[in-house]
Amino acid sequence: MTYQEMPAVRGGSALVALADPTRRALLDMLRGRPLPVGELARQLPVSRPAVSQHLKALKAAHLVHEHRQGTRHYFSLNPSGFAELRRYVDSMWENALTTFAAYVSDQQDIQRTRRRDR
Amino acid sequence: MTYQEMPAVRGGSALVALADPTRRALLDMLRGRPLPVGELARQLPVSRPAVSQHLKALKAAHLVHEHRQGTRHYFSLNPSGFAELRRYVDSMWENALTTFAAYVSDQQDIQRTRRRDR
DNA sequence: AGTTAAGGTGAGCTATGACTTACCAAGAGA
DNA sequence: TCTCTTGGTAAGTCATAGCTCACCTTAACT
Repeated sequence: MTYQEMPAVRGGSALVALADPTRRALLDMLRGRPLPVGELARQLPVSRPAVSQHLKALKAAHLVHEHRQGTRHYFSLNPSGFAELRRYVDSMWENALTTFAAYVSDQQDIQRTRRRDR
Repeated sequence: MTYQEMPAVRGGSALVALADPTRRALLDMLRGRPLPVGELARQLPVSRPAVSQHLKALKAAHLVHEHRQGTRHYFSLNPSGFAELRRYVDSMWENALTTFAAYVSDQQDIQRTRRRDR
């Protein structure tokens, strides 16, 4: 890697985390309320350890938050990871819009020139 | 996979695409203006075919847009992929905020109860 | 037509990431 | 204290994503 990653998304760990469908499913289950590991695992086609490992990744990416209550480990959505992602996606989106607009007006210039030359 | 992926992000291909650091670097290079494949490859530590393959993935995810001019293939940011991502991230972020708020007020209830019982 | 520039595709290699099984730790309750 | 529940960790397996090299196509220029 000779290029240093742009400011982008602090290491991109959130994006890496979101690339996995099982992890996205976990996040979707947590939309409503905090849920313990076992309950999450029960609704997924993978083993509990797998879920545990996924939650670890999501936590490292600041996408979920853990609070324990006895032996139960509850996980809930963590706004901070999503807030950061929002900033990244928004800025890319804005850049996309402006370069797209520039492209469109360039095309219009080309069309005009062609009509004139015909 | 017994669980069907939630509405989420139409197959999640954009998220998968964004998980790779080289692809994120490509997108960052395209923030300013459309660029041809060779120019992109020259600034990256990977071969031109690798860049070609990455661009293919980005295009499939509607994150870039291709327009050819002679033998040159120009790539530019495509707003549509980012717009879709924005919707997904925004909705997750909102859910995160509300469940977080609920969690905080629950904790306050618990604190109050403890104080009362002491 | 021959040649050069630009870029996509296919085959094969390798590293890594998602899974499983087996095991260990720690609260809760008898 | 014994045991049942809940969950994290380690080790090993397997599939796949990202890379390179070699090759083919197409447009531009002589």
